[in-house]
Amino acid sequence: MDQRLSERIAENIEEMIFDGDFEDGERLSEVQLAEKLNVSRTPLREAFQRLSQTGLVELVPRRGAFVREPGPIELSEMFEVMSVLEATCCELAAQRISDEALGELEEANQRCQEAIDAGQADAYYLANERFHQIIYRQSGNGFLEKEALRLQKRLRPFRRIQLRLRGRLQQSMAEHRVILDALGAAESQTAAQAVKDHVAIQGDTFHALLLALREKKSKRA
Amino acid sequence: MDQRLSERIAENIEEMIFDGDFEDGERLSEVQLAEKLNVSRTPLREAFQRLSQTGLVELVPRRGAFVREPGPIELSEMFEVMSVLEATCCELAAQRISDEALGELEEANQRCQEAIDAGQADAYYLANERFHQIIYRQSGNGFLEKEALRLQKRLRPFRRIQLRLRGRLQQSMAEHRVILDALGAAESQTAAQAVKDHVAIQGDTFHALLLALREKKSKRA
DNA sequence: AGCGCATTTATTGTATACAATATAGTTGAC
DNA sequence: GTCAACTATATTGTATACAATAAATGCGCT
Repeated sequence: MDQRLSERIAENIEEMIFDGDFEDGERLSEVQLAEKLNVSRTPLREAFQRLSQTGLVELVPRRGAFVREPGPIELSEMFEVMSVLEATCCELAAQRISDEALGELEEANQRCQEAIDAGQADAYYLANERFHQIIYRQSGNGFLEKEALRLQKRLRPFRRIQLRLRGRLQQSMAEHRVILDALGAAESQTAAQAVKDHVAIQGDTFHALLLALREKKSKRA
Repeated sequence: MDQRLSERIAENIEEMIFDGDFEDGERLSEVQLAEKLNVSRTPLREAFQRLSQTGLVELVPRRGAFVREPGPIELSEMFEVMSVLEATCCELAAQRISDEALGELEEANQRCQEAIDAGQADAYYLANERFHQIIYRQSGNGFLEKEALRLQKRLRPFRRIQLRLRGRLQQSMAEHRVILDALGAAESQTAAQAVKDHVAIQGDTFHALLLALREKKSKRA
């Protein structure tokens, strides 16, 4: 009864992929999935079309939909683009950020620290996303914001696992501090570079990514 | 019989939108379009899902699909992002471009000049796209290349109309020359900045964009 | 006449039925 | 015994049928 059924299905499958419920390259049987999700093939196929645009599944004519996990190379490429988008957001934000938004940033950053102190990985993860999202918003460029959010979402599962790296959290907090100070001082170039490095480092750590991929695999039980 | 039917339909509608066949905000009747394209509603709706991801149409639950033309503000935002992506491509390309690719760039540029001399707007348009696409490719970042191509395609109709601006073509050629020289000298920062300005200028000329939008409208008969 | 409500109509959302094709299994020949 | 071709089966692609909801129209009331 809801048009968003296909959207909900898409998000559902997305989550399943992120959770590692499927093998890379695995074929998603329409009848099987439709039965599992209690829907007919029609909205399911519409969801596939969405997912194919996102790049999460590949649609092969007459063969079906195949899940498409990015390999380490593609992942580092994506992080490189992410770092550029975020740096641009930051550069623009530095020139126009409001005191109110700066306060929100400080608050989000504080939440990050609290989460670390409490050892709550998920809470840190959420607060960190919020921190970055405030910067996207403050860029003042709505299209840029949307694109950044899109990539952030796509890279979510990989950032998540990477946070477990030893010492990464405290290092990340130090980087946040640099970003915050540069934004407060309206030093756009400094702020942009700080964000760029902050994000790019995640894509540069190949070993961690490979490890992450392997963990995802093993999680599949 | 081809799975790509929904893809073909999507491209078809895309072209119609680019050609200005629809009013901004116009509802796309499923039955009407299905009849016009000689297909059933099923693959048509799948095409809608694709187009909604691209941002060309907005899907409102229980209401239908509405064409969504970007206004001048969103357009300038998109061009701003495009300039960043292209600049990144160029910066990366400067560090690793092959002599062969440099030759191709020179050739594409020459085609641009020939098209101008012959007064062939379409030929220039194609050669210019090729020029930029070579740079995307030479970035060595496949994901970045895909994203750049995506935005290039989305902005195509607006660049096209803008090329008619008096003196823009010769100015564009001069900018190409700067880019080429910087790439050849492996001066990545110079090259990147040149591309950034080269692209950004298209988004900065508000008057031209508004004019472009109006021309699209009037073209609709 | 204008407004509000009910009924009708049109349109979208979903499921099922049918068609076409790819895959797998089986049989036969070499 | 292996390979190839044919048949059977399963799966995708498309169309149509049905259900649910929103828009439109007409009627009655104030």
